Amino acid sequence: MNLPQKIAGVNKNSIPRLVQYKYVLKKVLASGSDRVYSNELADAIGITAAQVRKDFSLFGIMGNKRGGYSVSDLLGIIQRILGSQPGQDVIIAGMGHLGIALSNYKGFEKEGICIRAGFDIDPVKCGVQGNIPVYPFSECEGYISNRNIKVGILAVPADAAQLVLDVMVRGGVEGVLNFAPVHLMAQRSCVIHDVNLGVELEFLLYFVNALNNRGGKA
Amino acid sequence: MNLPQKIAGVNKNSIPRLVQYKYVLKKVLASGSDRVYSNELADAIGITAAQVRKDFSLFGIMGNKRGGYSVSDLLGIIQRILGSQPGQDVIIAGMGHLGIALSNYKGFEKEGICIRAGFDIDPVKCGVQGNIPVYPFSECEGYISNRNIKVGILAVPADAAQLVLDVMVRGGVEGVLNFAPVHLMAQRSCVIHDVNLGVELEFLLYFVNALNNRGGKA
DNA sequence: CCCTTTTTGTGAAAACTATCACATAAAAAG
DNA sequence: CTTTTTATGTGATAGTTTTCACAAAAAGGG
Repeated sequence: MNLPQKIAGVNKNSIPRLVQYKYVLKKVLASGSDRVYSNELADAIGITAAQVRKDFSLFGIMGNKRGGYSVSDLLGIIQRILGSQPGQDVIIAGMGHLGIALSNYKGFEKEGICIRAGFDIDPVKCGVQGNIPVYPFSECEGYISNRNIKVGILAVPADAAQLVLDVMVRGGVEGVLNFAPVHLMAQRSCVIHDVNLGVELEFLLYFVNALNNRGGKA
Repeated sequence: MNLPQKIAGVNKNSIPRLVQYKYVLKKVLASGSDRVYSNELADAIGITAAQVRKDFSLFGIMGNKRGGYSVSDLLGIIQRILGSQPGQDVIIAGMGHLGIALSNYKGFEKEGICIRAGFDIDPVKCGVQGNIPVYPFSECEGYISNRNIKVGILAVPADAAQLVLDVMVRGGVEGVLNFAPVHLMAQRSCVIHDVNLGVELEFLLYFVNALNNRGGKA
């Protein structure tokens, strides 16, 4: 399974925006204010105010006419929609630089996400890398099933990715964030979300080249 | 400027797909075959054959009825559309683990992309990290203008990102791949493409939680 | 209490994207 | 040479997402 196409009529593009609203709301709350307007949220993430309100409308979120939104209320609602709960455990397969970078990422714990462990076939990488314990990959499946881990991150080379996915899925993982530049197939039901950094860079290059060499025409 | 909305009627979603077709075509070519069908490309990246043909139709790419496409021809055309040329120089600001991971990324040089140098304020990170020379950040602007660098990668903490972007833009950069989880504003014309790894993980978590706790209903 | 200002909430319209379905061409088979 | 098979190319259709525009509610001033 790749991403499910449809969760009960929800605009899929609005989900990443909700996550971004959440980030902004936390900043605003930390700054002491408990009031926010759609245009402030819009500016903070680079979209229009109408889009913000439409997103909220879609999820039945209501503010006060002329009074904007209560930051703390809004935050609570959005977190409930996103299913953000403390203690969402995640593991990483592949403790190269990308794996380590993800394990160090400061933002996760604030969101209740906890990177529990890493796994690698290379014994040199095992032990402790930065913040998390790293175990031999052979222990991955057992770790997942024993601790009931639901989400894994795939930061292994492309040629190992399918194999590692299979192990994770056998362990019982239900979702995978895949950084390997290959299309994967899960044996059992497992949501796979691909992030291909090469594609992201080449996507950018296309626009830079297009605006340059072709004056925005082709 | 954020991403330009429109480059002459092109479906923006088709661009990352073109990049993926390119990757697949290179693999096919390496495997010795010079013929490929829309359904093969589709399967390789997890979409439908109709989508592949529609993308091609959009860019005026034509194959042979019943004969599929010549892999080498197709590759040439797609590379021309994407503006892939040898010698596209890129620099990285911020040589933490993410920066190093990107500088090590094997895929880039095959696509004619060359990560030339890294920059960091931390003297400890300067010198040589993996494959590339790393210079003090103070030299960043000069390096960009002297070598006519057009694209930069931002792998610095959120609170430094806007400052670093300003320096890059002053140097003459025209496109930036931004990994910092903040919305940036370029002083002058510069395409910014954001990749927020936290958002990507939380996006996945939403679907896992939604399918689990709410049985795909909410 | 009424008028003005401001900001929300949302149908309707517009824009964009993906899917369908089938005519068309080419190859292969008989 | 005719028929059958197979895969492309694309107009039409369906679906999704964003933008528009404006009524309605709340707040404040006089």
